[in-house]
Amino acid sequence: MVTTRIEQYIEAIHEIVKKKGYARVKDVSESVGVGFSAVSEMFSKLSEKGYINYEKHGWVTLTKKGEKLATKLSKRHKVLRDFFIILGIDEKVADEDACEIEHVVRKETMDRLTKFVEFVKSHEDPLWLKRFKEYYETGKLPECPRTIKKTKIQSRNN
Amino acid sequence: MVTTRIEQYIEAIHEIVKKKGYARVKDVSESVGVGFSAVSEMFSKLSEKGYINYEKHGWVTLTKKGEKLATKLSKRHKVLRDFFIILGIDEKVADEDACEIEHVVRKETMDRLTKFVEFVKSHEDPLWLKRFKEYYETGKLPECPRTIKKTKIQSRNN
DNA sequence: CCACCATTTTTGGGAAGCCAAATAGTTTTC
DNA sequence: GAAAACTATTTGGCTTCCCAAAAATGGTGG
Repeated sequence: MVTTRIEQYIEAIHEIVKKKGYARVKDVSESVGVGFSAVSEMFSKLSEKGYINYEKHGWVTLTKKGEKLATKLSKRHKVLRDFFIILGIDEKVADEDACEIEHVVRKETMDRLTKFVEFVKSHEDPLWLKRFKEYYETGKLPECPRTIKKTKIQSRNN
Repeated sequence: MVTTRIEQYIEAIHEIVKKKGYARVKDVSESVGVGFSAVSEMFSKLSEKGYINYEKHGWVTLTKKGEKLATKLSKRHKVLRDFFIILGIDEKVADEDACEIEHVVRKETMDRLTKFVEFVKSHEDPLWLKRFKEYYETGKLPECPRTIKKTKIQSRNN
């Protein structure tokens, strides 16, 4: 079973290795926010499950299997984060929520969301999104341009 | 601490009470997918925490506090589900994902998402959404109507 | 009214994670 | 090259949630 917790450790290791070339108990302890003993135990478990290269007192790196999982999570994180930012959510909150959701969301949903983010990003500053943000701020629904006349829009704006 | 598990039990009780007027160990056991003993223990805990009205061997209902939590979760569930369905995700998957995400997502994110769903629903069949679905199916980005001429759109469609 | 059956609770024990303290292994310093 | 300082592992024990089996409860038919 790949628990959320296992995924969180894998992500932490991935980030640390990206920066330093290897991860150690102390690094992961700080990153995940648990004590050394918890990390040490988890290293044994992750090693048994084939996610990390680990020998006692040694430097830790991800195996191919660990790398694959880390890459998947990283992609999910980015898409979720980008999506939330598109909606206008604060970056910090977007990040935190992405961090949680990436572990529970189904592949099918991620596929849609990925395409959605691509779609939105391919148009710079879409009108409908501007309208949504206006709605979010003011609570007022801008009328749909397809159902109203130009003069009406202008009179509303003046 | 309100764990995900506690929330899942509360939701199950809420649904059952809505149908039968009260919930019993057996009902919740089936709904949550755990044995009787787990439910019985959880009933004690939920009662201690003030979420349910419970006496041994009796009918269970939610307290005001439990009701409030259940209502929050139910609203979140609906918004998440609706949002996923808007994106074109299968109803069953939308439901499953909503079930997971509702326990971990932050209030701020839910507020945005709620408004977003309202926004989309207030326009029937928005053009941009039709374009997204086209993009999802075909992988082709329809050009933005603001940057191209009408004749160009027509010629593309013929 | 009482025995039976369904339901619920209790009991004993397990897995996953965590911590603090004790121990052990490295590295650095002098 | 040994003591000191740092880092990692082990150990014992905790919490939350679970299960299976045993014990208790309560409603119902005879």
